[in-house]
Amino acid sequence: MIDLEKLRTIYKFSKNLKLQDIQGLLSSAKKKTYAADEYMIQAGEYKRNIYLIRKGLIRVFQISEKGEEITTNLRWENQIIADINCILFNEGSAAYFQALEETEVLYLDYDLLQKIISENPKLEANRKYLFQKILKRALDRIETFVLLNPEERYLNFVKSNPDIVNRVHNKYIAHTLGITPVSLSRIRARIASRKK
Amino acid sequence: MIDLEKLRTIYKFSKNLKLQDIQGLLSSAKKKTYAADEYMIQAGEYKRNIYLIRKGLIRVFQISEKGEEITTNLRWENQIIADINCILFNEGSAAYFQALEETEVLYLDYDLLQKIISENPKLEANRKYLFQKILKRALDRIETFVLLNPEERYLNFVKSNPDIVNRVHNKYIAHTLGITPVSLSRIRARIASRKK
DNA sequence: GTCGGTAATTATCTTTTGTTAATTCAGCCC
DNA sequence: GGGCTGAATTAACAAAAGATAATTACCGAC
Repeated sequence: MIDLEKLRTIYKFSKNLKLQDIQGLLSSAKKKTYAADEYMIQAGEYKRNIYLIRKGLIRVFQISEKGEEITTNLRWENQIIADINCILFNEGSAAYFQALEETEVLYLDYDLLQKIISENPKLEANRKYLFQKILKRALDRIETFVLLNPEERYLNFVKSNPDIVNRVHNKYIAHTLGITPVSLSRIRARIASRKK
Repeated sequence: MIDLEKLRTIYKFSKNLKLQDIQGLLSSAKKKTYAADEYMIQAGEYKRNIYLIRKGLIRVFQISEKGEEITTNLRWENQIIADINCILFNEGSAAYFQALEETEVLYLDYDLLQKIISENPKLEANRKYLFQKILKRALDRIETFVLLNPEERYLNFVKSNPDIVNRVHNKYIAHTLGITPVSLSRIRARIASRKK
């Protein structure tokens, strides 16, 4: 029997695919749920999975030289998350991946995924499409660092992700913007005082 | 007769390819040379080419709201350069691509390239490989903005690209690091004074 | 509802950056 | 070589950010 939840999730992440195309994915994808605060991947681990987030929110962080947790990324529902270091370069994870809320994912081993994709050209087109989206997002993020100052980056973040701002602690958002939580707090105060 | 220059260049950008694999590329790739200060792409233009830089250096910049040229990228020999906006999203270029030195490139129309690749699985593997390298570089650059302060970013840049530092104006480097030229000058002075 | 722990804000101070302008430096053309 | 042009440095000041600590706000457990 077909797992409808899996089917729906895979459809969400695909484009122009028919049921017959995703049979292979459907049978190989596994479901998993992380409790709040639970770790998906720990630094040093070797998890070559691609995760499709169905629900919830993951933060990616590294430990700085001073022993501080620096959040580098936040990902949530309808986004893909994976440890690029591990998948593309066979290295242990450089970061921790932690669920901040109860988080449901569908995941696939990368190598198995590659094998399934290689057997179906329509999946190949889809892989390309997803890869392009990922690259585009990365390039856009680089531009925010080059072209915008901290306040503008925050406003840009709020505008692009209005639903996320109230879902995660500001200190996590601050670090992804390349600033300290204290500084973000001041920026917010500045913006608020300007509005009235 | 085979153009040996083209052949060498394509080999440099490939991995595990044999002569027979790159015949298609060889016949479609075009050579072009830009004089110093000449533009490869102007904002608004629509150039769907992939450029392989054989020699020289290109800077990518945008015009800020204040009318200032902000350099977002520098690329040089043995690197690929392309206008992602245009290629992946059919939009006009958001940036200017300017040669800072006499620059020789090999270029291919993206759609033609796709067609050639689709006819040879070994090229497909190569495309994947290049795409991964491009993504990796983008992700690494994001990390420098999140994890490093301006001074550390500059030191990291010098360490990673020692040969480039003396080849382009500091003001261009400064902007790619997300800081002003004046600030970079101070950072350099600080580093120098610390050394003695 | 109280307690305890953590996040967020605020305060204070230091350091750094942005901005603007003046000065020095370097390359290039004639 | 002298002069021109733009880059780099330096200066001076204002604004912002980092660091640290104190205070306040919030939330979950009991």
